[in-house]
Amino acid sequence: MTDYIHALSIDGVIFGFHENELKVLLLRWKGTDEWSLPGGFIRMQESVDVAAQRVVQERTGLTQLYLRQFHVFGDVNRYDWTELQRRIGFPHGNTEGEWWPRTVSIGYYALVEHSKVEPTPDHLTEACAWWSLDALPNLLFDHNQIIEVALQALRKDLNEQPIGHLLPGAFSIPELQRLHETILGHPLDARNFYKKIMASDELERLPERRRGTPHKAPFLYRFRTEVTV
Amino acid sequence: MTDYIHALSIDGVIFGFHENELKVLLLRWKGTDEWSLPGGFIRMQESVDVAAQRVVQERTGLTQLYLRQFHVFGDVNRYDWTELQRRIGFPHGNTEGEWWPRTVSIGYYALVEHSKVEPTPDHLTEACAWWSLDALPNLLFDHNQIIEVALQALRKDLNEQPIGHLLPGAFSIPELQRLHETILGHPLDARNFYKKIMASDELERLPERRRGTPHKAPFLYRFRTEVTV
DNA sequence: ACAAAAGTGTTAGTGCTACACCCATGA
DNA sequence: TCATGGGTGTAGCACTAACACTTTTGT
Repeated sequence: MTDYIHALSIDGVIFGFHENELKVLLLRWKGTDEWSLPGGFIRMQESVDVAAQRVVQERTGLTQLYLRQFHVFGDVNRYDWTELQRRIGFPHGNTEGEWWPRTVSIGYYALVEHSKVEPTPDHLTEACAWWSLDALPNLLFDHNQIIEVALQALRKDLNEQPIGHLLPGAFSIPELQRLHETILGHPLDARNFYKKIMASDELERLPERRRGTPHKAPFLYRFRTEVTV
Repeated sequence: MTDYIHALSIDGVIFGFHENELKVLLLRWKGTDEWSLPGGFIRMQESVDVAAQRVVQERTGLTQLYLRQFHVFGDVNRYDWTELQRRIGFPHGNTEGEWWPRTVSIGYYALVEHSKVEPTPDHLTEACAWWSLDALPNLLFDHNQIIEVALQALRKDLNEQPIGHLLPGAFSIPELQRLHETILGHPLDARNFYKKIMASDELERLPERRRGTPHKAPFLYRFRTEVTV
């Protein structure tokens, strides 16, 4: 721990999209039923952005990431230490070097392709799983609030550009529409959505259509622009 | 220094508006001609937002502040240590406790009323003064870049709501327009500006007009909403 | 044939842009 | 009276929102 920056951590809100639901990747702490966001500390010789990539990479197995710094959570009393100790037994400011009396956290959100993720717990946790945003448990620390702020940031970004990083490389327009509807939390008009997406000139139609649905086969598209870090 | 969070600092971009120019408040380091942004560290029992308020308060004397966290600067090599040592003689990672081998900085910008500021240097500096954004010197650290990012964030925020915190309590519409033009960096149409501002319903016209100008006396306005922290 | 989803155009409204003239005031 | 800036309306354009029918496909 001595080669990490003390009192400063990363919290990663990893968004996925599956079965028309927006999900986040959570960790269950060893020997408990308590869940939290993935997170980590920053190495002394590591940029904060790189640390965030590492955190998300280690939990998902993914290397190419769409990752955005969205807020710093710096209140003195971000959460109740007594409650935390009761829930996961972590003493306040213990000397093991893993824990600190007060931590400032930099929030990053990642958009990942749900099916490509291999959820992997870290050394403090024993399960890593997707949770629907609509049915989150009461998380450790202030992580419910962090997710809320991340979602607001994601919605704001969505208004500036269509976002497809949560979908597989090839997707239909209605699938993209359902993703946007789920993020924004309200339905969109299919014709208007189609026009707006096409006007953005970010998509290109692929030669094949999606087969195997019991209905009309939709065209498939992909984003012209590639994944950013 | 031991009761401060190590390796994490605040950098404050304090914007003012004077003589139709956007200014930032800078500090000159003792015994040098080198300038930097005001900044500071976070106390162990102090929220990050409060630390940012303190930093800005100490340099300006103002208590009611419009303050926005806009970005975290977390690269390992944010600036050249050799150059820094040459310019202000600060050794890399000295033991005085004032300096650290690597610092992550949280950027805040403040909008203040130029005339109310009493520029005050801190214990490392011997001058505190306004500099026009158009004629900044080569600043210490990565502070030129931080100002650039702050300006971008300010411009973005300006598109969401009219901002008047840089002006005195009572101002004319043309004065507000010149402020917006200066921030955005391009001229605005007076009629369109007037309509948009009025449509926002944020301003109320005061009973008096501005007197003493050699021309038509403009109406004075103020914002309905009050200063936020 | 039927059920379900895909694909697509038109119209109205709203907000942004461009543009010009008269008014008030101090010098 | 003149020079300077203040104050204001209208018309086109672009983007957004509302709305329904035909096509395709598997069952």
